[in-house]
Amino acid sequence: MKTQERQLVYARQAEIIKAVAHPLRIAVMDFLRNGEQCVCDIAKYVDSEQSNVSRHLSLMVAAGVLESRKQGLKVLYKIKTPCILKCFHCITDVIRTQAQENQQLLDAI
Amino acid sequence: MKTQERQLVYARQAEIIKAVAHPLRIAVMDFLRNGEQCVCDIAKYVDSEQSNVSRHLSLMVAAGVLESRKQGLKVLYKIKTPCILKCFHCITDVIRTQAQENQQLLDAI
DNA sequence: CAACTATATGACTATTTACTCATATAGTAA
DNA sequence: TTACTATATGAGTAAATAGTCATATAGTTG
Repeated sequence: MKTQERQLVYARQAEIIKAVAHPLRIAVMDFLRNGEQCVCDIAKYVDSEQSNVSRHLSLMVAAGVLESRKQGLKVLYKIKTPCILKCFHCITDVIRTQAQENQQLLDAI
Repeated sequence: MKTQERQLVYARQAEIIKAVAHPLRIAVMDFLRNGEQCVCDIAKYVDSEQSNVSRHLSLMVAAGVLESRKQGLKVLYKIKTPCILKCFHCITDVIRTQAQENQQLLDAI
């Protein structure tokens, strides 16, 4: 792969990663793990203002991470490409590994 | 898991994800995939100013994604928890899936 | 020692992000 | 029709982020 091509890939990867690089948006991903939900229920789960949640959701749709459909008054959001969920397993692995290192350090004192 | 515990996890996950949610930092991770490198070589690879690269590297160390050691004049950086690299496979999967959908759309026109 | 190299950081600016409040819009129901 | 519900969005603010340039610091080499 050439330098320019690589940079294109890095940019697109960053777009997607940025779309989930926020506690509230991670909470959304976690909540949508089991299927689509409306904004009001998402807002309850993440415990934030409806307008704020709506903006975060729009951002995630723009990045291609979520998709939405209208059903009556409600708008239902769901994860567009569920393989992204594996990413969170990896991150959890990182946290677990680091926690274990910390534990070893603690034990050593 | 309780609400409060969940939010702690989301916050820590976000810290780590944010640390790689930037094209330059993704380039760094890609470059360090095969082992530790000094700042000057990283800067060449990512094609950015030394001072800027240094700041990005510090940020990644602070988030626990990289670690560094000094060797003579140079400071060598490496990936602290290589399991984070799997995350990029997942993201690439997402991009590939989305590209295939686009292709199907194109073909249908 | 002086000159040099590699890295980090202070100070600054520009941009982006997150959030809030108020309001607009679209659909529902009486 | 009016009242209501769910969502999106304009306008504004505060804070965080990314970048630059100049300079400080630490180690190396002659």
